[in-house]
This record gives sequence, C-alpha cells and structure tokens, in this order.
Amino acid sequence: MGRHSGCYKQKVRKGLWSPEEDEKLMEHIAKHGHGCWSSVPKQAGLQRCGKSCRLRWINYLRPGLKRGTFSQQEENIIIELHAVLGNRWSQIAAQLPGRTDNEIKNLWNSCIKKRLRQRGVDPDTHKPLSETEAGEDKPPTVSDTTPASSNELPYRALMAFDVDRSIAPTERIYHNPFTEFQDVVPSFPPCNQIGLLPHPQLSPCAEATASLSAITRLVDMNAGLYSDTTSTEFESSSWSYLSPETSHPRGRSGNDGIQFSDAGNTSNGSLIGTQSGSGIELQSDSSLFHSIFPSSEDPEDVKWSEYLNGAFAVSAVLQNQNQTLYGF
DNA sequence: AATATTTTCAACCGCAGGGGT
DNA sequence: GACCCCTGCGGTTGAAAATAT
Repeated sequence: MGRHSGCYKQKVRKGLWSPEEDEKLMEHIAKHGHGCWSSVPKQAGLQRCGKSCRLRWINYLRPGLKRGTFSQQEENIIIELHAVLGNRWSQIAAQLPGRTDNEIKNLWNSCIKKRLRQRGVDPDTHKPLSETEAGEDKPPTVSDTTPASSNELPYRALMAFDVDRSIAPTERIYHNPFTEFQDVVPSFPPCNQIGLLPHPQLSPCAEATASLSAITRLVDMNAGLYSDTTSTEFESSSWSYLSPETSHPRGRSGNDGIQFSDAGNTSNGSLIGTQSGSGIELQSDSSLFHSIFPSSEDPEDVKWSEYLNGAFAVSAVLQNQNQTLYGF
C-alpha cells in the first residue's frame, strides 16, 4: 500500500529539478500526455520516479499556473476556506485557479498562520487566542471537523483586521519558460474597507450575493462568536463582524437583510458587534440550511462541493470587485 | 564584508483509498 | 476478501534566499 515501485526499482534522482529535466518532462507530456505517471519517467528518459514527475508537473510545469505573490483577494479566500475546510489544501486550491495545494499550504504555514497569531487569532480554530487559551478542554479544531457531516459545518464569523499597507506589493512578473504565464499582482484596496461589502446591485453575480446573504444570516443568527473578548490585543487588532443589523447601524439593507455600509463609515477598526453566543451549526431543520441548499432535505445529501460553490461564490464577488474582506 | 539567523518554498515521505485482478 | 498497483493528499524536511547582526 502506498508503495511506489518506481523509486525502488532503479536509481532515481532526487532533489531539485534541472531545466533539462523540466524540458524533457514538458516535451513528453506535450506529445503523449501523462497517462500513467509510473511509466512517464521511463518514456520521457528521466531518472525520476513517477510520483516526482507528477508533483513537478502539478506544482510547477502545468500550464495556467499563477506564480508569485498571492493577491489580497486570494489570501482572503484562503482564510475563509480554511475556516471551513481546515487543512484540506487540495479543496482550497480547487477554489483558486492557478494555485496549487502545495503553494497554499506553504503560504499558510509561513505567512498567514503567523499573521493570524500576531493578530490574536488562533489559526487552527479561527477563534481569538484568548478564547482558545482560556478553555482547558480545547474545542475541536476546524481541521478536525468532517465536512461530510454537514449538520456541523463550521462557519466562523467573517472577520477582518488591519495590516500595514505602507508596503505595497511590488509588481512582479513571473516568467515560466514553458508556460509563458505572466501574473501581475494587483495593488491593495484601502484598509478601511474591512468587512464592508459591495452593494448588491453592483455585484456581477446575483447568486453569489444570495449566498452571501445566507452566510450573513448565519452569522447573524449565531452572532457574537467573538464578542466579550477581554484581550486588548484582540481589540486592537481591528476585528469586525459581518453582522448585519447590529453591526452597522448606518448601513443599508439589502434584499435579504444584509446591511451594506459605505467605506469609511464604520468606526475605525474597533470591535463591532455586541452579541453573545458561541458556535455555529447548520441544522437540517434550520431555515438557513435551506436557504443555502434549497433543494436538499437532508444535510447529508448536500455535496460538499455544492456548499463550497455556494458559500464561496462570495469570494468571487470580492475578487471581482477587488474588495477586502479580512483586511490583511 | 562576513557570519548567523530566519524565512520561503520545492520536493520528499508515508499514508489512505480506489480500481483491477 | 486479499493483494497489488496507482494516484492523490497532507505533513515534513532541508536547501536556497533573504534578512539581521
């Protein structure tokens, strides 16, 4: 089981790939496709195991790969998805075209995790550190949850925090000699748009707005997940909830109860929202569940991908409109 | 300029699970 | 059902690059 015969049978090279090896692999796949990976190295004349070829192709040579700095929107999406999916990097990557699971995993482990901690957020649970440290019995982490049991789909309140935007991302052009792919990193939006949403009528995707509406209702129903914090670190980290009615008294109501605020109208970075409560669940009998999955009688029937496609179309809206949700 | 330390990220490893026999 | 082969996933490692001293 899990054996990898190619690596044992013959001498195989390990470590970094040379340009010549890359070229051989590219040429072979261009001509014949990869077919059975275990036979690729032999056919391509490479002293690598099939597994290594596959990895190289998927993570580096495959056409359409974006390389280089993650955009603000991509990071937001990753954080959102991680809150729901945990360390299911391949599923997260599936929502970010051109990004690989490995790349996302690296970003998470090297950057996002650290930044979340600095902001007083437990990267595993997406809860304030003060909350997770306080409890002796650590609640199950998001990564422990099983998406299959949809009646316990976790959804953490949408949250945001400031970052130092004085450092603008450099415009970098990445050049892959094989794919000729270029990626220009967009500039950051203003940081005071944290937690603010685009007007629904401006949204190019009504479906996404509807999903957002459902999520927002969910947050509202279970609002206050992060309230009652006593951590000054937490408070100073400019959290905000996407909690409609109570959060943004000056906001306008959308069609489905979402309030939309003008950028700059919120208090500058202080904690918004005063509800209390804990934990968010999708119950099969809840109107929320049915608002997200109108065709499903039972949460068990819901395909995980449907959930993602619905819930995270939100991200697409943000992406399209260059909005900041989490405010990194 | 030299060295030490930290960060980044490509690649490896082991495991799980599916399909075929 | 047992075994084998293969793919895919997530955790981990370690070399290279970047940064600090």
